[in-house]
Amino acid sequence: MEDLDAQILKLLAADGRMSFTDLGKATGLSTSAVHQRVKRLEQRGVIKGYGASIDYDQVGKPLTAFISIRPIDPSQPDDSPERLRDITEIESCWSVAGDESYILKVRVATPTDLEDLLARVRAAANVSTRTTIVLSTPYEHRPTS
Amino acid sequence: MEDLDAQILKLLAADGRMSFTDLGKATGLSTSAVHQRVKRLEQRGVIKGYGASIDYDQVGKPLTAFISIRPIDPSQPDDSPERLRDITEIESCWSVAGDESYILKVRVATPTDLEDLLARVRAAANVSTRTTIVLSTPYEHRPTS
DNA sequence: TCTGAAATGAGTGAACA
DNA sequence: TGTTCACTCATTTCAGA
Repeated sequence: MEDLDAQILKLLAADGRMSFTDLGKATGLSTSAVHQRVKRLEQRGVIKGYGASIDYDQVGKPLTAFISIRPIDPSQPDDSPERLRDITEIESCWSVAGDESYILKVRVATPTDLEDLLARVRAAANVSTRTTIVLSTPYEHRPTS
Repeated sequence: MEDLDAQILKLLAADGRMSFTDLGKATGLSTSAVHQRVKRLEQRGVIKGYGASIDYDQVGKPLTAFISIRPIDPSQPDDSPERLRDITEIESCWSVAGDESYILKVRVATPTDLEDLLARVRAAANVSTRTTIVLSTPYEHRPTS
């Protein structure tokens, strides 16, 4: 990882739609040079993708929660992420060390929807759940230098 | 929230660099029409921004963790998010219901860096911490339909 | 790996339905 | 809100250093 690539990554993490022209101005490179570097970073998978961050309060999904799950039968192989992949309310899934095996981040419209979602998670992965409701999000997705 | 706006948001959440031309083809609108809608969604704050998602394993920050914090002195007003804002290793901060008051998502290079970070978090916000290490990330940042 | 030039394609704004 | 058109600017490729 070079210094120039690190600069480009930070700029793109902060503004994923920044143009190659502007990236060039910010880094002192020509448009073509940044273009080549960005394409290479994409091919190597250093840049995994681009996204828009949405205000879910404004689109009818104001309720965010973390669901920690733990297998009911620890003797079985744990393929929870695959079993849960089709549940579209799950935005992220992290495998973690500690009392629980995975943490899910989910987004729903209402408490009733959350109750329904929990039932589907338990049934699909044969797990017990512990849910933490998000009250507000002071900040999120900050570029970690 | 209209159907067309919802489509656009989903497409942009999945690919934040998709061109207005392609968005138009996908939604059946003209380039200008999507352009107008996207600008309006940005102005209203429905689209909060755009970002690149980085593979931090490849840029020397392979260690991700969740830190749950709780005030040591509950009689004091809790402005932890402001006190912690300048710690750049913190990628996200959620206010939550439950035993703890906030959950932080952090990214560092090594366990020693995590130890150091925990000390800084405790000192800056006068909190106790509970840390959960992320072992792997099966998926993350999925567009929640 | 970079630059600069040239071609293609996208972003942007105005006039209008 | 939508479309089309005309203009500007960005993206992409390539030759050369």
